[in-house]
Amino acid sequence: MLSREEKKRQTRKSLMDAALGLVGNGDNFSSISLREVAKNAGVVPTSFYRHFTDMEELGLNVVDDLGMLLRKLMRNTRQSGGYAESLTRSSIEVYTDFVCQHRNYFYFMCQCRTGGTLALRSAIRNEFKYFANELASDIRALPVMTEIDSQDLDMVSQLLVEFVFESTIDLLDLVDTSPTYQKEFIEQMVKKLRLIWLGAGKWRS
Amino acid sequence: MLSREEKKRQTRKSLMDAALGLVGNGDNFSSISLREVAKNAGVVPTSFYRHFTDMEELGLNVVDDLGMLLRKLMRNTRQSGGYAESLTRSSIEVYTDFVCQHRNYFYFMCQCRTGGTLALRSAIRNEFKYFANELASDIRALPVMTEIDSQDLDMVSQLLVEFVFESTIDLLDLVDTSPTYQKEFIEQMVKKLRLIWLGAGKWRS
DNA sequence: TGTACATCAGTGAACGCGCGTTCACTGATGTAC
DNA sequence: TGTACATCAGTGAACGCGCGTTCACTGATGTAC
Repeated sequence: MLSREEKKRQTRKSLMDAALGLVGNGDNFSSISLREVAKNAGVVPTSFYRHFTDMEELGLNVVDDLGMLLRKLMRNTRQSGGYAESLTRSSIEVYTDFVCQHRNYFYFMCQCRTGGTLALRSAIRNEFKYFANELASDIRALPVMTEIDSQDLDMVSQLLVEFVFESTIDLLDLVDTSPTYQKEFIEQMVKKLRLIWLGAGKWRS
Repeated sequence: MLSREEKKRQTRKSLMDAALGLVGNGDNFSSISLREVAKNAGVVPTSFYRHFTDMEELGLNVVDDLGMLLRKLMRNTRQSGGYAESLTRSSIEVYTDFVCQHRNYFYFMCQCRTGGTLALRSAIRNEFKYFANELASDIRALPVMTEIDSQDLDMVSQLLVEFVFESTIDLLDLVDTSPTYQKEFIEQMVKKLRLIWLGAGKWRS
């Protein structure tokens, strides 16, 4: 027998998964109804309020969960070593695999980054900031980055994070509509990242 | 007395403006109702159907209109001359000014790029493609770009366009919430673009 | 260990409301002769 | 130029539906003694 607390945790997860499922199905998060989410989670609409005050709060929790998970994943990848060249490729491969395996999450993130409430947009911006900070501290030690000051290192990290995220929606649409071009698209991403690295290597603060 | 055709054109514009106004007010395009749009345009809901079959079609028309306008603006700016260095700065200044003066349009574009229907996302992707192509043909002649082949020139142009667009939502939110930091943010954009240019200058195909 | 009570996740009925879409209409503008 | 008719942008009533939120409730789990 599950404890009351454990059962609650499960229902909460069902609600979040139901919302993400609807997003993955083509709905926009901002036009999903609480009732539909509850229905897909196998629970009565009023139950929703035992877990979240409204859909925005649910969304903020999704951002938190995914942000945590993703930061851990990317840190591990980067810290498994390698130089800029191979680091770029392995990071992108790990990232794109993760995106494809969590399509619903990333459709949600892409939507909310630009189309969520102000609170949601801010939450995602914050995740980006954490993300870029961790990236900056991981690449600081690389040989290419010795000529660059701390502020400009942050700038480079931000640029890398922004670029990767901007590409995510196109990646997702490609995966849905033409998997054949997906590999090619990823190669283009790697190329663009290399160009940024090249610029960073030549940058003098 | 206005002709029937002219009056229809005006109502059509009212409907598009009403939708954009709601987006600029914080609503998400995908959750705006046809009735609300009609009301704000000063017209009865059923009139909407004289102009568009649904909200998606209205959206596609907004994308077209803005795309056309913006491409013309940026081409003119680039063709008014200058080298890479000053071109970057003037382009960004013209772009950010334009964004600030058409906030509603750009909130709409940012939202739909990631959160519109598949048709809307594709339409915006196409605008990006046109935009990047025009940029490529404008920068081809620059001295920094002599060592780069046509395919990689396209790649650089795409990267520039993607980066600028990705920054737009942050710019808009800054304008709304803290205009003081706006100038600083734009400086950061210029810096990041310069870094990309630097990378492009060193790139060997 | 057994009992009596408290907690609280989930229920189900009910509410008023705005939604998209249909339909037959009106009356000003446009056209043919 | 004047008349008779066609067009068609905009109207207004009506429809059934799903929405968010309220409320009093149930009954299994948890706790105190």
